[in-house]
Amino acid sequence: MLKSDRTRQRILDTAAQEFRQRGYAGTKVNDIAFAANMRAASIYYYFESKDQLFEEVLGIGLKLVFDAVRKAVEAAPSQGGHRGRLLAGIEAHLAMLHEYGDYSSANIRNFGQTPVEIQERQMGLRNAYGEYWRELLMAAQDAGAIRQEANLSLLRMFLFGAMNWTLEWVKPGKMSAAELAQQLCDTLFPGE
Amino acid sequence: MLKSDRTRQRILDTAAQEFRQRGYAGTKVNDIAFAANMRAASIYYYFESKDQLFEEVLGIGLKLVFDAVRKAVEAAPSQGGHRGRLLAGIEAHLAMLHEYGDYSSANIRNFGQTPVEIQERQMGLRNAYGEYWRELLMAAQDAGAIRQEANLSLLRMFLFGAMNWTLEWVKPGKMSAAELAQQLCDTLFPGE
DNA sequence: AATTTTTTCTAATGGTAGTTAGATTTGGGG
DNA sequence: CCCCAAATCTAACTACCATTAGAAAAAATT
Repeated sequence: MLKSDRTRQRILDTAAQEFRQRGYAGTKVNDIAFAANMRAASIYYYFESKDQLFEEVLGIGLKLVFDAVRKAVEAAPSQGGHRGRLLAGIEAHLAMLHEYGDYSSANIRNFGQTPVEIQERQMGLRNAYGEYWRELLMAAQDAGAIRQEANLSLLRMFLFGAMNWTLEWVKPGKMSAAELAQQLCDTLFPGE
Repeated sequence: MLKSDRTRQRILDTAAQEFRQRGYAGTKVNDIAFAANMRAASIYYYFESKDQLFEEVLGIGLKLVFDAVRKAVEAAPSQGGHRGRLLAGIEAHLAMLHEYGDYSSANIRNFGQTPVEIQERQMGLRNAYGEYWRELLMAAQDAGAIRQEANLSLLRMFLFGAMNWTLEWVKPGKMSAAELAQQLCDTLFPGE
Protein backbone atom coordinates (compact mmCIF):
# COMPACT_ATOMS: atom_id res chain seq x y z
CA MET A 1 0.00 0.00 0.00
CA LEU A 2 1.42 3.31 -1.08
CA LYS A 3 2.22 5.89 1.55
CA SER A 4 -0.38 8.21 0.09
CA ASP A 5 -3.00 5.47 0.33
CA ARG A 6 -2.09 4.85 3.96
CA THR A 7 -2.33 8.53 4.77
CA ARG A 8 -5.61 8.88 2.97
CA GLN A 9 -6.97 5.93 4.93
CA ARG A 10 -5.77 7.45 8.20
CA ILE A 11 -7.56 10.69 7.36
CA LEU A 12 -10.76 8.79 6.55
CA ASP A 13 -10.54 6.77 9.76
CA THR A 14 -10.05 9.80 11.96
CA ALA A 15 -12.68 11.75 10.05
CA ALA A 16 -15.19 8.95 10.64
CA GLN A 17 -14.40 9.01 14.33
CA GLU A 18 -14.71 12.77 14.62
CA PHE A 19 -17.88 12.97 12.54
CA ARG A 20 -19.46 10.21 14.63
CA GLN A 21 -18.70 12.06 17.87
CA ARG A 22 -19.18 15.69 16.97
CA GLY A 23 -21.40 15.63 13.92
CA TYR A 24 -20.70 17.18 10.54
CA ALA A 25 -21.05 20.83 11.51
CA GLY A 26 -19.45 20.32 14.90
CA THR A 27 -16.33 18.79 13.42
CA LYS A 28 -13.67 21.21 12.17
CA VAL A 29 -11.13 20.21 9.58
CA ASN A 30 -8.56 21.05 12.17
CA ASP A 31 -10.04 18.44 14.53
CA ILE A 32 -9.58 15.74 11.91
CA ALA A 33 -6.10 16.93 11.03
CA PHE A 34 -5.04 17.00 14.66
CA ALA A 35 -6.27 13.46 15.21
CA ALA A 36 -4.49 12.37 12.03
CA ASN A 37 -1.23 14.03 13.07
CA MET A 38 -1.11 16.56 10.28
CA ARG A 39 -2.07 20.14 9.54
CA ALA A 40 -5.52 21.06 8.30
CA ALA A 41 -4.20 22.30 4.98
CA SER A 42 -2.71 18.86 4.28
CA ILE A 43 -6.16 17.35 4.16
CA TYR A 44 -6.73 19.19 0.89
CA TYR A 45 -3.95 17.32 -0.80
CA TYR A 46 -6.13 14.20 -0.57
CA PHE A 47 -9.68 15.57 -0.53
CA GLU A 48 -11.34 18.29 -2.57
CA SER A 49 -13.22 19.67 0.42
CA LYS A 50 -14.61 18.91 3.83
CA ASP A 51 -17.92 18.03 2.13
CA GLN A 52 -16.23 15.50 -0.11
CA LEU A 53 -14.44 13.89 2.83
CA PHE A 54 -17.71 13.73 4.74
CA GLU A 55 -19.60 12.26 1.78
CA GLU A 56 -16.95 9.60 1.36
CA VAL A 57 -17.13 8.66 5.03
CA LEU A 58 -20.92 8.33 4.84
CA GLY A 59 -20.71 6.31 1.64
CA ILE A 60 -18.19 3.88 3.11
CA GLY A 61 -20.31 3.54 6.22
CA LEU A 62 -23.40 2.59 4.30
CA LYS A 63 -21.55 0.18 2.05
CA LEU A 64 -19.82 -1.52 4.98
CA VAL A 65 -23.00 -2.19 6.90
CA PHE A 66 -24.86 -3.40 3.82
CA ASP A 67 -22.01 -5.73 2.88
CA ALA A 68 -21.72 -7.04 6.42
CA VAL A 69 -25.43 -7.74 6.75
CA ARG A 70 -25.58 -9.47 3.38
CA LYS A 71 -22.61 -11.67 4.18
CA ALA A 72 -23.93 -12.58 7.63
CA VAL A 73 -27.36 -13.48 6.30
CA GLU A 74 -25.87 -15.57 3.51
CA ALA A 75 -23.67 -17.35 6.01
CA ALA A 76 -26.44 -18.02 8.50
CA PRO A 77 -26.86 -21.73 9.23
CA SER A 78 -29.86 -23.05 7.36
CA GLN A 79 -31.25 -24.82 10.41
CA GLY A 80 -31.81 -21.44 11.98
CA GLY A 81 -34.40 -20.71 9.36
CA HIS A 82 -35.69 -17.27 8.58
CA ARG A 83 -35.52 -16.17 12.15
CA GLY A 84 -31.85 -17.16 12.18
CA ARG A 85 -31.26 -15.10 9.09
CA LEU A 86 -32.94 -12.13 10.70
CA LEU A 87 -30.86 -12.59 13.80
CA ALA A 88 -27.69 -12.74 11.74
CA GLY A 89 -28.62 -9.55 9.91
CA ILE A 90 -29.47 -7.71 13.09
CA GLU A 91 -26.25 -8.83 14.72
CA ALA A 92 -24.19 -7.76 11.72
CA HIS A 93 -25.86 -4.35 11.61
CA LEU A 94 -25.24 -3.83 15.33
CA ALA A 95 -21.67 -5.06 15.07
CA MET A 96 -20.98 -2.55 12.33
CA LEU A 97 -22.34 0.24 14.52
CA HIS A 98 -20.59 -0.73 17.74
CA GLU A 99 -17.61 -2.91 17.02
CA TYR A 100 -16.16 -2.27 13.61
CA GLY A 101 -14.93 1.27 13.23
CA ASP A 102 -16.85 4.49 12.99
CA TYR A 103 -18.03 4.72 9.43
CA SER A 104 -21.44 3.15 9.78
CA SER A 105 -22.18 4.84 13.08
CA ALA A 106 -21.04 8.16 11.64
CA ASN A 107 -23.49 7.63 8.79
CA ILE A 108 -26.37 6.76 11.10
CA ARG A 109 -25.74 9.63 13.47
CA ASN A 110 -25.21 12.26 10.81
CA PHE A 111 -27.49 11.43 7.95
CA GLY A 112 -30.43 13.32 9.44
CA GLN A 113 -28.55 16.58 9.29
CA THR A 114 -26.57 16.05 6.15
CA PRO A 115 -26.69 18.54 3.27
CA VAL A 116 -29.47 17.47 0.93
CA GLU A 117 -27.28 17.05 -2.11
CA ILE A 118 -25.07 14.59 -0.22
CA GLN A 119 -28.15 12.73 1.04
CA GLU A 120 -29.48 12.44 -2.49
CA ARG A 121 -26.34 10.80 -3.78
CA GLN A 122 -26.70 7.96 -1.38
CA MET A 123 -30.41 7.38 -1.60
CA GLY A 124 -29.82 4.69 -4.20
CA LEU A 125 -27.79 2.47 -1.91
CA ARG A 126 -29.90 3.38 1.11
CA ASN A 127 -33.03 2.31 -0.69
CA ALA A 128 -31.34 -0.88 -1.79
CA TYR A 129 -30.44 -1.58 1.83
CA GLY A 130 -34.00 -0.94 2.93
CA GLU A 131 -35.25 -3.19 0.18
CA TYR A 132 -32.89 -5.92 1.28
CA TRP A 133 -34.39 -5.86 4.76
CA ARG A 134 -37.87 -5.73 3.36
CA GLU A 135 -37.25 -8.96 1.49
CA LEU A 136 -35.71 -10.54 4.55
CA LEU A 137 -38.79 -9.70 6.60
CA MET A 138 -41.21 -10.78 3.86
CA ALA A 139 -39.54 -14.15 3.56
CA ALA A 140 -39.69 -14.54 7.34
CA GLN A 141 -43.35 -13.62 7.38
CA ASP A 142 -44.16 -15.99 4.53
CA ALA A 143 -42.44 -18.72 6.49
CA GLY A 144 -44.46 -17.95 9.59
CA ALA A 145 -41.58 -16.53 11.62
CA ILE A 146 -43.39 -13.20 11.76
CA ARG A 147 -47.08 -12.76 12.55
CA GLN A 148 -49.20 -12.52 9.43
CA GLU A 149 -50.94 -9.40 10.63
CA ALA A 150 -47.73 -7.45 11.16
CA ASN A 151 -47.27 -4.43 8.89
CA LEU A 152 -43.80 -5.10 7.52
CA SER A 153 -43.12 -1.57 6.36
CA LEU A 154 -43.61 -0.26 9.84
CA LEU A 155 -41.92 -3.23 11.45
CA ARG A 156 -38.86 -2.61 9.31
CA MET A 157 -38.67 1.05 10.39
CA PHE A 158 -39.25 0.17 14.03
CA LEU A 159 -36.45 -2.37 13.70
CA PHE A 160 -34.13 0.24 12.20
CA GLY A 161 -35.06 2.58 15.02
CA ALA A 162 -34.38 0.06 17.72
CA MET A 163 -31.05 -0.91 16.13
CA ASN A 164 -29.82 2.56 15.29
CA TRP A 165 -30.80 4.16 18.59
CA THR A 166 -28.48 1.75 20.36
CA LEU A 167 -25.78 4.23 19.35
CA GLU A 168 -27.26 6.66 21.82
CA TRP A 169 -27.34 4.42 24.87
CA VAL A 170 -25.22 1.32 24.61
CA LYS A 171 -22.00 1.81 26.50
CA PRO A 172 -18.89 0.44 24.76
CA GLY A 173 -18.07 -3.05 25.86
CA LYS A 174 -21.16 -3.45 28.02
CA MET A 175 -23.13 -5.72 25.72
CA SER A 176 -21.93 -7.50 22.64
CA ALA A 177 -23.67 -7.09 19.34
CA ALA A 178 -24.61 -10.75 19.57
CA GLU A 179 -26.36 -10.30 22.92
CA LEU A 180 -28.12 -7.13 21.78
CA ALA A 181 -29.20 -8.82 18.59
CA GLN A 182 -30.57 -11.83 20.42
CA GLN A 183 -32.55 -9.63 22.79
CA LEU A 184 -33.87 -7.43 20.01
CA CYS A 185 -34.87 -10.46 17.97
CA ASP A 186 -36.65 -11.94 20.98
CA THR A 187 -38.44 -8.63 21.49
CA LEU A 188 -39.61 -8.07 17.94
CA PHE A 189 -40.00 -11.67 16.81
CA PRO A 190 -41.03 -13.67 19.82
CA GLY A 191 -41.88 -17.19 19.01
CA GLU A 192 -39.65 -20.18 18.83
CA MET B 1 -48.43 38.47 28.20
CA LEU B 2 -45.81 41.18 28.09
CA LYS B 3 -44.23 42.04 24.80
CA SER B 4 -40.87 40.91 26.03
CA ASP B 5 -42.39 37.57 27.00
CA ARG B 6 -43.95 37.20 23.56
CA THR B 7 -40.66 38.01 21.86
CA ARG B 8 -38.73 35.67 24.09
CA GLN B 9 -41.24 32.93 23.27
CA ARG B 10 -40.89 33.63 19.56
CA ILE B 11 -37.13 33.33 19.82
CA LEU B 12 -37.45 30.04 21.68
CA ASP B 13 -39.96 28.68 19.17
CA THR B 14 -37.79 29.53 16.18
CA ALA B 15 -34.66 28.32 17.96
CA ALA B 16 -36.34 24.97 18.60
CA GLN B 17 -37.27 24.72 14.95
CA GLU B 18 -33.79 25.59 13.72
CA PHE B 19 -32.02 23.33 16.22
CA ARG B 20 -34.29 20.44 15.27
CA GLN B 21 -33.52 20.86 11.56
CA ARG B 22 -29.87 21.87 11.56
CA GLY B 23 -28.52 20.66 14.86
CA TYR B 24 -26.78 22.71 17.51
CA ALA B 25 -23.50 23.33 15.69
CA GLY B 26 -25.23 23.71 12.33
CA THR B 27 -27.52 26.44 13.57
CA LYS B 28 -26.13 29.97 13.60
CA VAL B 29 -27.52 32.66 15.87
CA ASN B 30 -28.22 34.56 12.70
CA ASP B 31 -30.45 31.72 11.44
CA ILE B 32 -32.58 31.95 14.54
CA ALA B 33 -32.69 35.73 14.44
CA PHE B 34 -33.67 35.74 10.78
CA ALA B 35 -36.52 33.30 11.41
CA ALA B 36 -37.61 35.40 14.38
CA ASN B 37 -37.56 38.63 12.36
CA MET B 38 -34.80 40.32 14.28
CA ARG B 39 -31.06 40.83 14.23
CA ALA B 40 -28.67 38.35 15.80
CA ALA B 41 -27.49 40.88 18.37
CA SER B 42 -31.05 41.28 19.67
CA ILE B 43 -31.07 37.69 20.83
CA TYR B 44 -28.61 38.71 23.54
CA TYR B 45 -31.10 41.04 25.11
CA TYR B 46 -33.07 37.93 26.16
CA PHE B 47 -30.45 35.19 26.39
CA GLU B 48 -26.99 35.15 27.87
CA SER B 49 -25.54 33.08 25.03
CA LYS B 50 -26.32 30.64 22.25
CA ASP B 51 -25.52 27.83 24.70
CA GLN B 52 -28.06 29.13 27.20
CA LEU B 53 -30.74 29.40 24.53
CA PHE B 54 -29.97 25.88 23.37
CA GLU B 55 -30.04 24.48 26.89
CA GLU B 56 -33.38 26.11 27.54
CA VAL B 57 -34.84 24.65 24.35
CA LEU B 58 -33.65 21.17 25.32
CA GLY B 59 -34.97 21.55 28.84
CA ILE B 60 -38.40 22.62 27.66
CA GLY B 61 -38.46 19.75 25.19
CA LEU B 62 -37.78 17.16 27.84
CA LYS B 63 -40.25 18.63 30.27
CA LEU B 64 -43.01 18.85 27.65
CA VAL B 65 -42.73 15.24 26.60
CA PHE B 66 -42.55 13.99 30.18
CA ASP B 67 -45.61 16.05 31.18
CA ALA B 68 -47.54 14.93 28.12
CA VAL B 69 -46.80 11.27 28.68
CA ARG B 70 -47.70 11.46 32.36
CA LYS B 71 -50.98 13.21 31.64
CA ALA B 72 -51.92 10.78 28.89
CA VAL B 73 -51.17 7.75 31.02
CA GLU B 74 -53.12 9.16 33.94
CA ALA B 75 -56.03 9.90 31.66
CA ALA B 76 -56.03 6.49 29.99
CA PRO B 77 -59.37 4.67 30.38
CA SER B 78 -59.09 2.04 33.07
CA GLN B 79 -60.73 -0.62 30.90
CA GLY B 80 -57.71 -0.44 28.62
CA GLY B 81 -55.59 -1.82 31.40
CA HIS B 82 -51.83 -1.65 31.41
CA ARG B 83 -51.54 -2.08 27.71
CA GLY B 84 -53.86 0.90 27.26
CA ARG B 85 -51.65 2.95 29.53
CA LEU B 86 -48.61 1.95 27.52
CA LEU B 87 -50.40 2.85 24.32
CA ALA B 88 -51.38 6.22 25.76
CA GLY B 89 -47.80 6.92 26.77
CA ILE B 90 -46.38 5.90 23.43
CA GLU B 91 -48.93 8.02 21.60
CA ALA B 92 -48.20 11.03 23.76
CA HIS B 93 -44.45 10.66 23.26
CA LEU B 94 -44.91 10.39 19.48
CA ALA B 95 -47.34 13.29 19.40
CA MET B 96 -44.82 15.47 21.19
CA LEU B 97 -42.19 14.58 18.62
CA HIS B 98 -44.33 14.96 15.52
CA GLU B 99 -47.32 17.14 16.23
CA TYR B 100 -46.65 19.57 19.01
CA GLY B 101 -43.85 21.95 18.19
CA ASP B 102 -40.16 21.34 17.89
CA TYR B 103 -38.85 21.31 21.43
CA SER B 104 -39.02 17.62 22.16
CA SER B 105 -37.83 16.62 18.71
CA ALA B 106 -34.99 19.13 18.97
CA ASN B 107 -34.00 17.52 22.25
CA ILE B 108 -34.11 13.99 20.86
CA ARG B 109 -32.20 14.88 17.72
CA ASN B 110 -29.53 16.96 19.41
CA PHE B 111 -28.86 15.38 22.75
CA GLY B 112 -26.31 12.94 21.35
CA GLN B 113 -24.05 15.75 20.28
CA THR B 114 -24.70 18.23 23.03
CA PRO B 115 -21.88 19.72 25.08
CA VAL B 116 -21.34 17.50 28.09
CA GLU B 117 -22.01 20.18 30.71
CA ILE B 118 -25.42 20.83 29.17
CA GLN B 119 -26.16 17.10 29.04
CA GLU B 120 -25.25 16.74 32.69
CA ARG B 121 -27.70 19.38 33.78
CA GLN B 122 -30.59 17.49 32.36
CA MET B 123 -29.65 14.00 33.40
CA GLY B 124 -31.85 14.34 36.49
CA LEU B 125 -35.05 14.82 34.54
CA ARG B 126 -33.96 12.38 31.85
CA ASN B 127 -33.40 9.70 34.41
CA ALA B 128 -36.76 10.46 35.99
CA TYR B 129 -38.40 10.07 32.59
CA GLY B 130 -36.65 6.77 32.03
CA GLU B 131 -37.70 5.64 35.48
CA TYR B 132 -41.29 6.58 34.75
CA TRP B 133 -41.30 4.30 31.71
CA ARG B 134 -39.58 1.57 33.66
CA GLU B 135 -42.42 1.57 36.18
CA LEU B 136 -45.00 1.62 33.40
CA LEU B 137 -43.42 -1.44 31.83
CA MET B 138 -42.98 -3.23 35.15
CA ALA B 139 -46.62 -2.76 36.02
CA ALA B 140 -47.60 -4.03 32.59
CA GLN B 141 -45.37 -7.07 32.98
CA ASP B 142 -46.69 -7.80 36.45
CA ALA B 143 -50.20 -7.69 35.02
CA GLY B 144 -49.29 -10.09 32.25
CA ALA B 145 -49.46 -7.57 29.42
CA ILE B 146 -45.77 -8.15 28.72
CA ARG B 147 -44.12 -11.55 28.53
CA GLN B 148 -42.52 -12.55 31.81
CA GLU B 149 -39.23 -13.42 30.15
CA ALA B 150 -38.78 -10.03 28.53
CA ASN B 151 -35.81 -7.98 29.77
CA LEU B 152 -37.51 -4.72 30.62
CA SER B 153 -34.34 -2.61 30.65
CA LEU B 154 -33.62 -3.56 27.09
CA LEU B 155 -37.26 -3.44 26.06
CA ARG B 156 -37.48 0.10 27.35
CA MET B 157 -34.43 1.18 25.34
CA PHE B 158 -35.66 -0.61 22.22
CA LEU B 159 -39.00 1.17 22.70
CA PHE B 160 -37.24 4.54 22.97
CA GLY B 161 -35.28 3.72 19.86
CA ALA B 162 -38.32 2.76 17.87
CA MET B 163 -40.18 5.89 19.01
CA ASN B 164 -37.35 8.37 18.64
CA TRP B 165 -36.13 7.11 15.28
CA THR B 166 -39.53 7.93 13.81
CA LEU B 167 -38.14 11.47 13.61
CA GLU B 168 -35.82 10.27 10.89
CA TRP B 169 -38.38 8.63 8.63
CA VAL B 170 -41.95 9.61 9.31
CA LYS B 171 -43.09 12.18 6.80
CA PRO B 172 -45.18 15.01 8.25
CA GLY B 173 -48.88 14.32 7.98
CA LYS B 174 -48.45 10.81 6.63
CA MET B 175 -49.33 8.90 9.77
CA SER B 176 -50.82 10.23 12.95
CA ALA B 177 -49.18 9.67 16.29
CA ALA B 178 -52.19 7.56 17.23
CA GLU B 179 -51.72 5.22 14.26
CA LEU B 180 -47.97 4.98 14.80
CA ALA B 181 -48.49 4.30 18.48
CA GLN B 182 -51.04 1.58 17.81
CA GLN B 183 -48.73 -0.14 15.35
CA LEU B 184 -45.72 0.15 17.63
CA CYS B 185 -47.68 -1.20 20.55
CA ASP B 186 -48.90 -4.12 18.43
CA THR B 187 -45.31 -4.77 17.39
CA LEU B 188 -43.71 -4.67 20.82
CA PHE B 189 -46.62 -5.94 22.92
CA PRO B 190 -48.57 -8.33 20.78
CA GLY B 191 -51.28 -10.03 22.68
CA GLU B 192 -54.76 -8.85 23.14
C1' DA C 1 25.12 12.75 -4.55
C1' DA C 2 21.95 15.16 -7.24
C1' DT C 3 17.57 15.67 -8.99
C1' DT C 4 12.78 15.00 -9.16
C1' DT C 5 8.48 13.93 -7.19
C1' DT C 6 5.57 13.59 -3.41
C1' DT C 7 4.00 15.13 0.86
C1' DT C 8 3.47 18.40 4.37
C1' DC C 9 3.89 22.81 6.06
C1' DT C 10 3.35 27.98 6.64
C1' DA C 11 1.11 31.99 5.69
C1' DA C 12 -2.52 33.98 3.99
C1' DT C 13 -7.27 34.78 1.95
C1' DG C 14 -11.96 35.68 2.30
C1' DG C 15 -15.49 34.97 4.90
C1' DT C 16 -18.26 33.45 9.00
C1' DA C 17 -19.73 33.53 13.78
C1' DG C 18 -20.74 34.65 18.72
C1' DT C 19 -20.94 38.43 21.30
C1' DT C 20 -20.53 43.40 23.14
C1' DA C 21 -21.12 48.45 23.38
C1' DG C 22 -23.41 52.16 22.46
C1' DA C 23 -26.81 54.43 19.33
C1' DT C 24 -31.42 54.59 17.75
C1' DT C 25 -36.16 53.48 17.64
C1' DT C 26 -40.30 52.17 19.77
C1' DG C 27 -43.50 52.00 23.37
C1' DG C 28 -45.36 53.33 27.79
C1' DG C 29 -46.34 56.51 31.49
C1' DG C 30 -47.03 61.01 33.46
C1' DC D 1 -46.15 66.59 24.55
C1' DC D 2 -42.28 65.19 27.11
C1' DC D 3 -39.56 61.99 29.32
C1' DC D 4 -38.05 57.58 30.44
C1' DA D 5 -37.63 52.70 29.87
C1' DA D 6 -37.63 48.91 26.91
C1' DA D 7 -36.50 46.91 22.69
C1' DT D 8 -33.85 46.67 18.56
C1' DC D 9 -30.35 48.10 15.68
C1' DT D 10 -25.54 49.13 13.81
C1' DA D 11 -20.86 48.72 14.08
C1' DA D 12 -17.32 46.56 15.79
C1' DC D 13 -14.51 43.19 18.36
C1' DT D 14 -12.34 38.87 18.75
C1' DA D 15 -11.92 34.66 17.22
C1' DC D 16 -12.80 30.97 14.19
C1' DC D 17 -13.07 28.33 9.77
C1' DA D 18 -12.56 26.26 5.03
C1' DT D 19 -9.54 26.61 1.65
C1' DT D 20 -5.55 28.17 -1.46
C1' DA D 21 -0.82 29.25 -2.96
C1' DG D 22 3.57 28.62 -2.70
C1' DA D 23 7.58 27.16 0.26
C1' DA D 24 9.92 23.57 2.55
C1' DA D 25 10.76 18.95 3.89
C1' DA D 26 10.74 14.19 2.96
C1' DA D 27 10.94 10.42 0.00
C1' DA D 28 11.93 8.27 -4.25
C1' DT D 29 14.48 7.95 -8.48
C1' DT D 30 18.43 8.42 -11.38
